[in-house]
Amino acid sequence: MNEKTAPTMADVAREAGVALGTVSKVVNGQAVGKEYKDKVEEAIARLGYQYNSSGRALRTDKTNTVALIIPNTVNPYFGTLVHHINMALEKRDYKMLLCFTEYDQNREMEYIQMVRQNRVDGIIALTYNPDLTIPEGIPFVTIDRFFSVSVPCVAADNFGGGWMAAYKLRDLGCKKVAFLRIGSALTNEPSKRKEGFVAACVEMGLPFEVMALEDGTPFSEFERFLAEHMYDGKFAFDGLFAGTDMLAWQIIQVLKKMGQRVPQDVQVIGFDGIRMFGDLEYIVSTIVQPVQEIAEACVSTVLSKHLSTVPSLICLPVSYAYGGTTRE
Amino acid sequence: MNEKTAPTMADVAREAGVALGTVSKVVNGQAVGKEYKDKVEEAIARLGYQYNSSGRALRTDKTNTVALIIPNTVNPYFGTLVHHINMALEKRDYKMLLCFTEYDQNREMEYIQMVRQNRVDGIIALTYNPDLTIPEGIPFVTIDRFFSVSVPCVAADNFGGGWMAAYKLRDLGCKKVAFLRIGSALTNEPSKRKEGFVAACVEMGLPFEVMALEDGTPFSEFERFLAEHMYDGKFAFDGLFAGTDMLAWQIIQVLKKMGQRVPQDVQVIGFDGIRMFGDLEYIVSTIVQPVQEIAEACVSTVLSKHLSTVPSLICLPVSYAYGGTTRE
DNA sequence: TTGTATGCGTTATCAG
DNA sequence: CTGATAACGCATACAA
Repeated sequence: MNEKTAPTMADVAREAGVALGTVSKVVNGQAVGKEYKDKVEEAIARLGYQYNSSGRALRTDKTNTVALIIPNTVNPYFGTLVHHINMALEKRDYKMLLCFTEYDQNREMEYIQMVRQNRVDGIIALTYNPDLTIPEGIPFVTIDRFFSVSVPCVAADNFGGGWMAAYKLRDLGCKKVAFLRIGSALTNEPSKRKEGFVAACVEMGLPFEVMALEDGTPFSEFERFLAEHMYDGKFAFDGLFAGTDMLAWQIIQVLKKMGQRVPQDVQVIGFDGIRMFGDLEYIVSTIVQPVQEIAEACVSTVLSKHLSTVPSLICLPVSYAYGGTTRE
Repeated sequence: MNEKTAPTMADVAREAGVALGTVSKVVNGQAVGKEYKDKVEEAIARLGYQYNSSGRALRTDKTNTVALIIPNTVNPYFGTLVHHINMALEKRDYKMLLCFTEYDQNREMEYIQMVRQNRVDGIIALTYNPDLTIPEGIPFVTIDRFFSVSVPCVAADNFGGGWMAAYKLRDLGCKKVAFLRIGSALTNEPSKRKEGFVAACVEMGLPFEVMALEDGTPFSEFERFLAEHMYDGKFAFDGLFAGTDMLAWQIIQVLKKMGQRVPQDVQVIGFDGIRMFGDLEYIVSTIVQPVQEIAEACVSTVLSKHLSTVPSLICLPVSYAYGGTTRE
């Protein structure tokens, strides 16, 4: 009869000689007479039955899907984040609906449509769009970006990380340091990296400078900044803290071109904890984000039954890792 | 009445004062009287209606979803692949169901269940599992892995890439070269990299050796191989071709530890085309895979109406890119 | 052309 | 504890 269409509960019921409702109960693990249960399970095995998630979703108004809105998966930090979030979701029998913004606000708008069409049970977003409209009635969690007290934000301890970087550089012998950053102007969580760094420098009485560029500023501005701080072939700083590992990496390329040795002449610490190929050495000395914990926190928060009782900021501890661009 | 539940077509129909079927037609872009169409679109806007994809899927038996089975998204090559595949799917209004195998065969089995539950319209798989059971009746496309003539395989021109690497090394002055590889024993597409390399070496009369390790062999085997080919501080090869960029990178670390300078003493070419942070410099000189074209080919193939008329092997051209580990 | 009615696969209610 | 039946939101065949 049904050659190409997958078997349904009705097929199973017929095959097992029981009622449709009984099959449903067995599938959903509800109490059912042992004899019936056996018959049903046998029929399921015989037919190779798999429940239809569309039917279930339609009926229960629950898709077991969470949308993840993130710039891309090309940047290795995002790649690992996506990976751990998907694993955390899968553990709970949830699926992930991946939405790449590519830093494009129009794309973000389209996605909130798509997300509503798919009736996702929750949204996890890592976005820099200052005026993203959050769809009502869907549990929403952000990463590294504070919206309001009603929207939980999961983030690494950025302030503590900046602090840690400053102390680390001092402990490693640096006498004059600088913080370099490129990023959106709005005060999001990552901007606390600077604040922590500055606070620690002030506390230690360590001379420092700050070079913060707006998003979109060409990288050559950094080159100019670095070049301007060269005096007779000697660089004004012996320690740098970059807002991200990527920036640290780029800065180091410039420093080398300028004849500076890393870490002998100038030590550099980044932020994120990127490893080569995801699991080899750290590409630079860095403050590493607890990606797996962040992923786990996002998922458990967005799926928590009572989102209102959840803290509005979940701050996870960071750690320092040696990556060849500091002494040690 | 309906406070928290999303508006349905019936709501729109009532609001617009038309019949349910008319709304459906408007939503699906079918011909409808202009007057009606306007009324419906107005009502849709007023209510903020978005179609329910579960309902549609249930009715049409089409989920507009394609499963992507891939080891992870932590390795940057996989990360870019996932990215481009999702973009190619999105362009066609398809969603992606991401399945990370983590190189675990049990996980793969679970996924084929999940994939059937979700009634995906197609599957794209990058897997090394030799006896993966392909679910019947679902369009299936593999990447870099030949199953049978009935399963289309999309791959870079691995043979040509190996060939190209050999010629490149010769042109750059190498006198004795070697191919290094670690990977699954089964003859998949990537193993053609060796064949192309060997064929070119033979053709050119260029002395060469091959060091191919089975999956799971500890990396230290390579170190041993390299160490064994050191004669009085001089390395036996002046050119190496590694099966992947990752292996090339690891090999280079070892070479440096052994006091060899790259590229002055020994030049190294990898395979894949990994860039730092996805879009900066290539991390090694490499044969780059056309990732975007591969993604596009996978998607258009898996969604093609007549899968039977599709070629069973789609081979995409590679190119050479300088990445600092060769002269030039 | 527009409206109506049916069924997709599932869960839940309710009567046996 | 089981079995029949309605309803979820949508697309479509068919009737008007």
